[in-house]
Amino acid sequence: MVLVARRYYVDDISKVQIAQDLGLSRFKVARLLEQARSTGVVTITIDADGLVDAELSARVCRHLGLDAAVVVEASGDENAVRRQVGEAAARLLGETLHAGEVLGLAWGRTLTAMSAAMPPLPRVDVVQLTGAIGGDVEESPVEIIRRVALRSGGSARPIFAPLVVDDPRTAQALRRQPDVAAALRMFDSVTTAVVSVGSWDPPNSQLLRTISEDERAHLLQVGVRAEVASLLVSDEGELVAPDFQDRCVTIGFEQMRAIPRKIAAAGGAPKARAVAAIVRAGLCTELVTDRALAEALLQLPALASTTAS
Amino acid sequence: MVLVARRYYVDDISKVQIAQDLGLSRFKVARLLEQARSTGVVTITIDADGLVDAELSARVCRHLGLDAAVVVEASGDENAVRRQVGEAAARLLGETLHAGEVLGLAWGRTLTAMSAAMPPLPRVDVVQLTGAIGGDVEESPVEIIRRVALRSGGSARPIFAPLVVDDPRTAQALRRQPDVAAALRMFDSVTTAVVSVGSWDPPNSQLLRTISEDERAHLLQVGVRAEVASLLVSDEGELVAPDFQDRCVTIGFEQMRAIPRKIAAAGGAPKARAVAAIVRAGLCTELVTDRALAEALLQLPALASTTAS
DNA sequence: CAGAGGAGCGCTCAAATGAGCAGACTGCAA
DNA sequence: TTGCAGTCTGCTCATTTGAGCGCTCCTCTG
Repeated sequence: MVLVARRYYVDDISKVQIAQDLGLSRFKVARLLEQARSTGVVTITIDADGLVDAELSARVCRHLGLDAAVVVEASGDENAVRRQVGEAAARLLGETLHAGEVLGLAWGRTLTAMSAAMPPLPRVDVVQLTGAIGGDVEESPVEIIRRVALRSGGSARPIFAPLVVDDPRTAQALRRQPDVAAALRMFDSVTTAVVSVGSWDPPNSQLLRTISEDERAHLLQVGVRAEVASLLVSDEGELVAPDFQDRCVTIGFEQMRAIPRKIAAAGGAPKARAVAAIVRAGLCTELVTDRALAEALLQLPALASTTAS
Repeated sequence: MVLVARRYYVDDISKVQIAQDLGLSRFKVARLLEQARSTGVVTITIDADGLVDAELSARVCRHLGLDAAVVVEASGDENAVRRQVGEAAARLLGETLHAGEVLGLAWGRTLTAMSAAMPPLPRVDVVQLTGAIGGDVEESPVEIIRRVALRSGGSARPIFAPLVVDDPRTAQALRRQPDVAAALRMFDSVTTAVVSVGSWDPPNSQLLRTISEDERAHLLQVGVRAEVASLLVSDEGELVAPDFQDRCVTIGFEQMRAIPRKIAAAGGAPKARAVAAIVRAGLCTELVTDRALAEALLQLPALASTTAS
């Protein structure tokens, strides 16, 4: 039975042929195969993960008024979803990036996944869009930059400074550091940025871990819905809490808006409002996401006239 | 593509039908399915584990001159093999045991696996063939007895005494304990025994852990190859180190030989010589094993004239 | 702009396959 | 032994499927 199953399903030999080879009737072979499937000896699994749903992608793209959208299937826990979305973003970069571009990268677990799955890229320079955060070296923004630059063969411009500091003066001093300043100067020439999206309500942002309970409550009250490269944005798509920005080593709001191509990578339905907010804010022109988030987005009011395009 | 794959492989709908339903040509459907298989969206796995190889079983049976043999496929690590062999032994008992029999059980990780997979049995009484051993309660002989008796609805006769003690007197005293003595008296009426096989060379026996380095070396020198229910047997199939038996609370050699049906459950090629030894010793009339051990056994000289039967 | 090259599509025809059926065999009881 | 029920086997016939071919459309290049 196993032999027959192997020949039929693995070697793709016809039942007639197998029957001849083994001296059985083709009916016997057919029945053995039926039995093999019904007893679980042969299992057929359909795994859609990582596949792009072109139709859904197009709908999300229209709904949010984006330049492009990629919606992939992803099942499993948060980590599995992040990995799928990250891989899709990596593929997207590999297919669309041109040599000579300047690639700006933020940070986040989705982008870590992306950097891990990055295919060889055309020669581009890579610059870190924010200061560093988080304890784990493997997940730091610097590591993301490093890995992507490795794949592209271009230069890597990391920022060895914390993302958030306690007071504006320290931040300003950091920005004047030669290495940091060099990175900041590159921001105006960034042609493509990839960012992940932090949601503040519901709370799902790595940034939240570095902020005190009091400040968090305050910021929420001011209307922070989403965060991209530590830029805090309200539902209306406006930058809120500019004083918080002053304490960050990061790209500026208008500077970010000016980047021609801004790819957001995010998965999971809870981030829907956050994604809508950053699109409205003009901080995202393309989206890489999973089915769950895509469908949640379609439930929200459209951000562009659906008649367009 | 996923939709098509699901309909075809899961719902067993013909390509023609799918094509009609979705408004595609049947060729398009066929190509989508090809693509689905080549891209890994559809995976077909063949898992032979647990299946009986009747032909190999018959050969082993003849080769060793047994009454019966069951050879199952088993892949994976030692634990997976033990589980498969244990399940096969459990199935065998379920199919062949008659109501009113007395079932004697030894101990071992394979038998623990067997007890865990035991199907409902005809009403039989279960008796422990050896004293208890090992620290883990879940793996103790008493637990094996308990679970099997639970499945059969008959009585369980455990032996609450250590398998090996330091001197013959203690062993003798233990054997006189009323509860222990009651179990020992049942040995003569055991109709079916199930044992696992310990190998001493190569060393692979749980019993070895309870024995001092010195004693182990001594016993190996005397020619111990295998162990069944703490009966030590040489390659020639003879009981060795009878003084060791005196220190054990266990069934006797001749008593064991007298049991009409003795099923050994063991897996893994390294135990081949041990199994051959206990068959030669007349301590095993049926064998449940995996392909690896079966094939290793066939490499050894035959124990019965192959012309017989 | 013309033409080469390649990918995708659907057709024909022959081969492969499944459904249903009738005969053969086995086990069991009378 | 006979008869019965259940299972297994291989048949016929209609349907499904795959191989190979030519067509069309698209893209790239000179």
